[in-house]
Amino acid sequence: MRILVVEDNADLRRQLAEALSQSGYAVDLASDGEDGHFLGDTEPYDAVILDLGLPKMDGVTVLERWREDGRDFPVLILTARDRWSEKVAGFDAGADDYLTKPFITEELLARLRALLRRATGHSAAALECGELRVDTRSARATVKGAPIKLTAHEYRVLAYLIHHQGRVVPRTELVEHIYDQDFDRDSNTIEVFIGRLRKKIGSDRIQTERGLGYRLINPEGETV
Amino acid sequence: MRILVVEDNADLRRQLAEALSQSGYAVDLASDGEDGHFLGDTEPYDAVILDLGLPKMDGVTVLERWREDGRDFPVLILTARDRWSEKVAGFDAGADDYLTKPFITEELLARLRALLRRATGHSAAALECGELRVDTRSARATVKGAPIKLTAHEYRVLAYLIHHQGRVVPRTELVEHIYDQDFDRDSNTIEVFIGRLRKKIGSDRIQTERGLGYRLINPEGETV
DNA sequence: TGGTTTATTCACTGGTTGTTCAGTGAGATC
DNA sequence: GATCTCACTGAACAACCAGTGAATAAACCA
Repeated sequence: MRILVVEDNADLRRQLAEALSQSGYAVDLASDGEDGHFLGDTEPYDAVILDLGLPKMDGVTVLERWREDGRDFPVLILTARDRWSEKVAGFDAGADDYLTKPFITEELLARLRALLRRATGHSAAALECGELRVDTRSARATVKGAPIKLTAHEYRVLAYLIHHQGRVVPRTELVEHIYDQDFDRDSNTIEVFIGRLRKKIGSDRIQTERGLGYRLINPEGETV
Repeated sequence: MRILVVEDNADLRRQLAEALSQSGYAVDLASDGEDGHFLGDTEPYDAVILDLGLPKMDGVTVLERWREDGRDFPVLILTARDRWSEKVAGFDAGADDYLTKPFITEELLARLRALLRRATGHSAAALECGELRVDTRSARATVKGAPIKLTAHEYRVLAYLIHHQGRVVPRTELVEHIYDQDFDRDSNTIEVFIGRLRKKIGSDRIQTERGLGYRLINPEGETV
């Protein structure tokens, strides 16, 4: 975890650097707004601790510019002032947390942990199998980057298969996961969906294991 | 956005409920730890405001149990006590923010906005999707800079969608996050709102994924 | 209170999708 | 190689789902 500290007070800066590196973070330091802004724009930080009263460029301005540039690391604002309207302005400029000086180092570390924990909890859930890709967030599938149009049930079948790619998935298992409960056992809807899927994603991707079920494979290259 | 407030003081509870619903949130209330824990475990909240000193079950315990159960909504802890060691304990139990009473409502709302946008993976205060812009602070929306007039519920639908832009949002999810408890499930109000929103922001922005839900997209240029 | 805005319900339409069915093809078994 | 079973396919049908306008109910404001 790499942290940027932008703080003009030399004592406080040193104190923060020490506390943070003792806690196992990699720390970069900046002493004015311009330096801080430049570092934040060019280096990949996991979080930033930002003072508001800074030489050369104000903290809120620094923050706003970062957000405009699409920098999305969590920012903890640090300030001597306690007026709530300023806090509100800081938050709405894109800050994630706020701490007023003087503060206890333990609390700063605790807030930082909370920020980092929250920020890392976001991973796009895209499943891949060779050229085939299923994004479960947006419920979309692509083959070689080209989006393919799937109906709701087709998507569910494909999503389940790609979750269990390489494995033989019995038809009954497929049925159980796609329909809520009581579903007419002897019906061939699944076969129809498989057929339609094969037309859309390429017929060599879904193998039939006669008497067992279906398997999604990666035609060229080994599947996991 | 649906918020749970767990607070034993009736006055404060009422005050919070009012401030939150005026800001466009759906609000559920609990007055003790057990009730609060149960609600948080069963309903899909976007954030929770949690008092620490609660009857029947302590706030920290409630929070710990939620986290054990895998509930990951952001939690803002509220407490009369100001001792930092308790704050640290709260954070390490899984809190995302902390506010000591007495507090200014404005600050609470600002912190809540920061939590919500971070929880959905955004860093900037104003949420954008192409030419569409939603300012969660003032609860207003603009298209190409021109303000559009939205009713309270239209705004809620749009705000939820833009928080989750690019993703398919099932209608049931929309319902659960826009209304508080007890709402008639099988009604087509959501469809009506979607229809009205489309008229106001342009019909190509909200896609229907038949059988799955709705998705807010950026017509030109791809969203994540 | 009365009038206006907003939310919800209802009924109806058109289109999409899920399902069924029957015929055909391919594998397996002996 | 004959037979039986299982899987695939195309077409047809039925069910479902979403969109719409208008009517009613509820909430809000003056």
